[in-house]
Amino acid sequence: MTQDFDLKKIEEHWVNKWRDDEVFKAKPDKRKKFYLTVAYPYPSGSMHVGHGRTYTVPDVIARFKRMQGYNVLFPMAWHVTGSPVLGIAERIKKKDAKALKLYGELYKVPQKILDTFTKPENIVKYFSEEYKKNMTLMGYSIDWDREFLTTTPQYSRFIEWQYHTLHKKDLIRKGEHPVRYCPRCDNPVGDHDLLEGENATINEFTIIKFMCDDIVLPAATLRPETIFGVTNMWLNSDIDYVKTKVEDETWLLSKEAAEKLKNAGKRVEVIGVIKGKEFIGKSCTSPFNDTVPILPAPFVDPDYATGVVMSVPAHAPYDYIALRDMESDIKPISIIKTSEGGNIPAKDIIEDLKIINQKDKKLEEATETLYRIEHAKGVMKETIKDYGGMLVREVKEELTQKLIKEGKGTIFYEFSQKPVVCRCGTKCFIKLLKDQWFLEYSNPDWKKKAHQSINEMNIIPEETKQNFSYFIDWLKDWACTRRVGLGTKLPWDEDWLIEPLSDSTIYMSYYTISPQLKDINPEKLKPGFFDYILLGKGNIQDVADTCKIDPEKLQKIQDEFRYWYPSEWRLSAKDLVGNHLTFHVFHHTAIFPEKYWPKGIVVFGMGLSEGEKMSSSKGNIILLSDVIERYGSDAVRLFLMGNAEPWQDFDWRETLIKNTSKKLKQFHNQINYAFNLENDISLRDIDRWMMSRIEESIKDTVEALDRFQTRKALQSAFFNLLNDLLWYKRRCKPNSKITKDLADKWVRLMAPFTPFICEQLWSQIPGKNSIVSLASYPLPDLEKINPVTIQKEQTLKGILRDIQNILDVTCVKPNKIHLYPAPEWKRKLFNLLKEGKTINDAMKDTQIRANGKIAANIIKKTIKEEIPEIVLTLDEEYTALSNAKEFLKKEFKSDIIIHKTPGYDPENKEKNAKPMKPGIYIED
RNA sequence: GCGGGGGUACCCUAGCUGGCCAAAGGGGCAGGACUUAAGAUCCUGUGGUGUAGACCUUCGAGGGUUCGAAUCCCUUCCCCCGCACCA
Repeated sequence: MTQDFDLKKIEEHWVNKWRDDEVFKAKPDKRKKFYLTVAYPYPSGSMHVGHGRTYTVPDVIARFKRMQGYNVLFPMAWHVTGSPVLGIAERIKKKDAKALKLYGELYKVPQKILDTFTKPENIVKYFSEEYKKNMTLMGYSIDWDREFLTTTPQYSRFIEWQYHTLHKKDLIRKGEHPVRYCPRCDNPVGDHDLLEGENATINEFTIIKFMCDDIVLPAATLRPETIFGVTNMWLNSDIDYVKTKVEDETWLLSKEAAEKLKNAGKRVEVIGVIKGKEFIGKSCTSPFNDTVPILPAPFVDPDYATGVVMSVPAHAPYDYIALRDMESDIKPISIIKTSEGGNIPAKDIIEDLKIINQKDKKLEEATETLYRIEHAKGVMKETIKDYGGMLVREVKEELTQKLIKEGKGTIFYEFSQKPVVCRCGTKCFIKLLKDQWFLEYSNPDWKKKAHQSINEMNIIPEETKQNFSYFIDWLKDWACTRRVGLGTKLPWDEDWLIEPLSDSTIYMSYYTISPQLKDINPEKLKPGFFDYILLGKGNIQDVADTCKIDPEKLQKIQDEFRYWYPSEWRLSAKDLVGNHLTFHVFHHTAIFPEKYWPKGIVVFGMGLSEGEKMSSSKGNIILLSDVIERYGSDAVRLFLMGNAEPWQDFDWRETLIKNTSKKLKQFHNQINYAFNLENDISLRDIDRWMMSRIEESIKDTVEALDRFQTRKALQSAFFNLLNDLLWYKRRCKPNSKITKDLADKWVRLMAPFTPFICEQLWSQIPGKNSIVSLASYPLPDLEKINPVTIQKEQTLKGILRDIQNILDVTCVKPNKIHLYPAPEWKRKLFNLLKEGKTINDAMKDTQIRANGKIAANIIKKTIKEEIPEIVLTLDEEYTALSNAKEFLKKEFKSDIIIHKTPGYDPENKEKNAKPMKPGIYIED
């Protein structure tokens, strides 16, 4: 056994060894299988410690299960479909300073390679290699034979098959859909493509058509139900409006609005300019035949919705105060009641907030609050025709539908915040994409199956189940195609690409067959192939004929799928619960029979750095490659697994990780010590205690790992055992039989967490010729857990604390320490109390009755729950103390006198004694 | 707003099917042992008081249930995450 501790060399050696011996290759065999997958990375940047955690957790579990004798499949692939890299390439091409800084400095891409990043393919290629390198360095036990890119032709065939299947089941339909759109890039833009306005959402306004002679005044509102309380119309008298032909009608619109309507896909033609002024004093008629005057309103923003606003002073604070400021005699018409009371809600809230005039900033708050209350709790007043008594929420929905149906209204999309600016610097607008394909997640039958799947599934942490349930109900139809990006073409409509979240729903099944497909010409992978392999449909010979694939090979592929599927666990970060993971459930229920539905999901927390969220904009990203270099993979793994449970957010702290390195070295030293020790001590109580603790730790570790509790597992597998060993060494001259047993088990116990150092240590234990990654994981030997021994040791620790406490308070230097273990009757009393016996019951015992007064006192002070499981007998406690006499002597540098029967006791300390808490008298 | 998760000592966190909880573990800090010294390692302490192993006050705030609450109930304040067509 060598003492060297060259982590770099050790890690390099074992990475090579594992690879050369093909240790992690997963092939079907007679063993029970265990399949876990984790979301494949989108390699558009360098791997940071957050990713490190995400992929270390499944590796620890994979290693644990493998050592338990399971045939483990842990695969990895690269998600390269989508559009973000296109944007990145574009920015690099334009020498965008931010992008260059991010990739050059933060992600440390060498300049030479950075220069090639003008092509998106080069970006994903570089970073997927980067990821793979780091994953290998981290010691992940991945079967790399199954690796693929989502642009791999065979994979595309698989996606096509999936979409064919869904299409056939009528779960995909055509529709239209509003998106943020950049006119210059000619593309929809996502959050990360934005320079400004990331938080802007798309609001759905209802346009209500008021008629003024033959011109439509399209009033845009978020609250169509207030149409019944409209008292007047607002037009900005200071601006020019445009007379516009919209489809077959003539509308009055602000210039901006006309443009937006055109973008939204309406046929729009401007035919003239009209000043707002010209309409002032006229009146117009609502779809419900109410005629109201048109009033001037300089506050109407032409760039907000249509520039035409209906006024509902009873429910809109802006309208109320505008009318008041102009001293109009128009009376508000209240149409909604809430429990809050008040007749004119807008007036009430204005008075509550002490709003003085239209300029007041608090108006916004007032509007929002009132909107919220009325939307949540409002009911239409009984006097309203057709809608009286209905909830505002419902009326809104129904009324809009009705107006649209009757041609008296339409929908208008507007950003909730402005401006919204694309990374290229261009102002975005909302475009209505037509002919878009949707996955019909709104389908009630589909939702039902998804719910069923979730209900039957193991989900960690358990609370997330509710989350899933919520998302399943909340999910509407999902636009599953894009015009641009990398990806698979929609097979029946090749102008569209399948969107990246939609092509990643059942790919876990692809891993099971991926290596087999590598040498098959993708042309041959017709839908019938996947039907046969994954669904067992069709006749093998027919499939072999149409696809021109050897039937034997087909059978082998199908067997392999059937061996591995379904996955025991799917792991992913919590921000994907609402989309990816839920899609994953949806698609499995649609495509596969129930026996192939996923069996479990684990949801991860996020990564922080020194207490702050890691983000490229903050620049506080900790690269995995950097910390591997600095501390070594084992230390990084140990830290990531021990800092928090997987579903909690973890915090990367430099001071803590430094300490982890120390701990690792300590582990190394202790193991060395433990199995190099040689002596011939026969088994003592203290050895049995150490043995018990080893087995307890194993038990706790296995239980925790079965629940993905890596932190808890490490608590027992590492910290508890370490502390116990230290205590053992302090307490006695360790028994080498025990320490060797400990070393042997401890190394295996820790192997899933810190595989490199464990391999190294394992290889140095005489007689171990296999590698620890394939050794058996310790099973707890419950027989060896001896509760009495544990209780004895706990008693001793208690005494140690008590003596220390007394010494601290009294500041005496002990010369003699007397210990008085409690007499047998007190133990009897404890046992009776533990059984729930009353005072009367206890007093039936003659011994106890003889000490009635003290006994009653003890009964009063002692609560059943405080009594430990095991109450030592006087003999047991006396032996324990006697055995520890030399130890106590050494600890306190004092004589120790143990009184089994009453003897020298000048301060009558004996009476204080309780079972496992002897009386103590200290002489100086 | 809706949905989910949280607020525990100097810091991070465990506990939260009520009583062995002044509250595990880790970090930091302080003291001690070892050492020529430093480092490493080990031990002790780390809410307050106390010349005897105790007592008092604490688990965001307020109230309640109970013989007893960090744990259960109500109210309230604060923090984090998601709310979409994007990975």
